[in-house]
Amino acid sequence: MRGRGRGWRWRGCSRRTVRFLEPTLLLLLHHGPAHGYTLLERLREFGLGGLNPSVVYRALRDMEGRGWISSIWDEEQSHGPPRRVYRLTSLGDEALGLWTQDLQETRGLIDRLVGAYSRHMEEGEGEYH
Amino acid sequence: MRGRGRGWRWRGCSRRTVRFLEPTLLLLLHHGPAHGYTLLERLREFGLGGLNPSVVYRALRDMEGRGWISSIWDEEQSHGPPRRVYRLTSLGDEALGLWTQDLQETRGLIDRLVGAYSRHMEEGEGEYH
DNA sequence: TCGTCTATTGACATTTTGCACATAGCGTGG
DNA sequence: CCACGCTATGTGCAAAATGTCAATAGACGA
Repeated sequence: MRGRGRGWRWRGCSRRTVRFLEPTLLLLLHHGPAHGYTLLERLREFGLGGLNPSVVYRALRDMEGRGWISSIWDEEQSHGPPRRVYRLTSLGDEALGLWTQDLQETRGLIDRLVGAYSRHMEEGEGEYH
Repeated sequence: MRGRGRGWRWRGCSRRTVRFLEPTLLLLLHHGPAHGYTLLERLREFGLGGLNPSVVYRALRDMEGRGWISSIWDEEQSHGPPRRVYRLTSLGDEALGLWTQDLQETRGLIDRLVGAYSRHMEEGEGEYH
């Protein structure tokens, strides 16, 4: 048991956050091409704020490795170092579709769990002591 | 990038499975005390079949370490080796409540994602190429 | 006694994640 | 010109989570 037993909320941000990182990035890019840093900020709209930048950049590179997105260096100079522009590929579009299905299945599972829980509560079940 | 780039569905069973393992176990125990092996089988009702037993037993031990559940060796002899009986503690009951809230938040996030996606599709957005 | 089924556990390899820090261009105040 | 701070991206490593394989062990039947 290596540190697994302590606390019920993990270090850093919640695990939920990382789990939804990739589909959310795909969704944001489905809207149109964007810079990594911009994506980083727009993640907050979906409650994925407070993520360490490296985590996001890593996810972007991984997704590029899978061919879901492509990137080029931006021609325009911002007031900073060169930036990458990420763009969804058709493969990524497909992946987003599959992710959406997967998310819906997940939602179904949650519904079953929460549903069973409230049923227990109503019926006064759950005699654990 | 150590094997991270290959395939979009991971090895073994889906990651979703493991993430819902603990709340589901708590829920099953909320119904009443049970043996590990029994829990293992009842997990299938919630779509968590095909899990390696070690994973489940490990989760049980971890949860016991957190004080969410307690276990004793069963007096009754089944036709097999001694079995443990797991029982929800009041702390575990509390944890289940918090887990439920967490799941509902997760559900909300999924709704936002899926909602945004279908809106994009309807409006013919998503020009990626 | 051998094989098989029920149960639980241990050890180890692999993968994922968090965090601290490295690099790098540009603007600004002194 | 130089130190500093801001915007952006990337690297490396330690720690944690997860997957897999195999060990143990009792009961039972052939």
